[in-house]
Amino acid sequence: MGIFSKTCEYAMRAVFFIAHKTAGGGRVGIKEVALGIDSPEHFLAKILQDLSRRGVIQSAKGPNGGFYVDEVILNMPLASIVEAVDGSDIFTGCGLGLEYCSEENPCPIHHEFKAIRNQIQDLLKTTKIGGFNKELNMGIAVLKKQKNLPQ
Amino acid sequence: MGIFSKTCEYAMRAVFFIAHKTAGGGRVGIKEVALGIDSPEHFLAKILQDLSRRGVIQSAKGPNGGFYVDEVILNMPLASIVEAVDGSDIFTGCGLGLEYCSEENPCPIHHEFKAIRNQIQDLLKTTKIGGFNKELNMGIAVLKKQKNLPQ
DNA sequence: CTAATAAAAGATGAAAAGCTCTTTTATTTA
DNA sequence: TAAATAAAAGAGCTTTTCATCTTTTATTAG
Repeated sequence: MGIFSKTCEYAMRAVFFIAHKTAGGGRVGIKEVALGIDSPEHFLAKILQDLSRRGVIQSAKGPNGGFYVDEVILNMPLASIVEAVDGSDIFTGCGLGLEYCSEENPCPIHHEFKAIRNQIQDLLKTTKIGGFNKELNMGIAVLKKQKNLPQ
Repeated sequence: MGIFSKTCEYAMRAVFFIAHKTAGGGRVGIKEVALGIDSPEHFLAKILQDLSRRGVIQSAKGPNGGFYVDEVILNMPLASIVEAVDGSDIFTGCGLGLEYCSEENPCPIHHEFKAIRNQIQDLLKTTKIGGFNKELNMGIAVLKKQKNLPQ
């Protein structure tokens, strides 16, 4: 796996997709999201239910229902998604997995690793969920596994 | 989990420990390594067997046997351990898990994420396996989960 | 108020990661 | 050459992650 869990990767791509589709109003259904980010529908449904419970996206049942975001969510940082799915270990954890690694009690790569952690934190906290809508509209950013998949 | 798999965290700590103990000659047994880095012995044995097969550490059977490293290994980069255990995804993978993410076909966080990946790569390629022996000897760096565990 | 819609919830299953225990093989030294 | 030592290999178990399918609940439009 990469830096984030697969579940978290799906979550980020889905939230970007939902933000992109519903920033101007409306809702988008799970089928369309799954198709739009090229992910397994039922698995993604579970992830989105969880994100909805945690307030990272919004949802409505019934006809015309679906997932959507409001202005508040558009301005939330990417970190909200990552924390909801993977927890905050990525912001605070030791590179060698030592629970008690700290400034006073550092692991060998503590200081170098802290710099990396901080950079990740910076990316996740300063980037807003709604920050990619322009690129996505213009088609110069992509959310699917492969380029030029149908739909 | 963190940036690296748990297996990889054990591997790095174990190799640091072995490097520290055997840089001046001699071998160190699996029991001592497991105790020294506070890890499950039998599981660590599997990891070290694999690292040995891949040339990241050396081993000898029988009395006075154990794991050890030579000068060549002491000068190998941390990246050798990470690649042997987790593969090279961490150096090249997309932040959102997209297989075809690239400069021409970027995911939304492609450029920011590339900077992070490069910093990780820089840490892992410029840091040498034997680079922590002084700190470890002086006791100002630590490899155990908790401070002040016996042995 | 009923039928259709769409998310929520529940139950279950497959695969990978993490971990343990036992047996075998190689080496050494006495 | 026999006994002791220590890694290597094999088999199997547990937990977590990833994934699917089915049923239920809420909402809305007609």
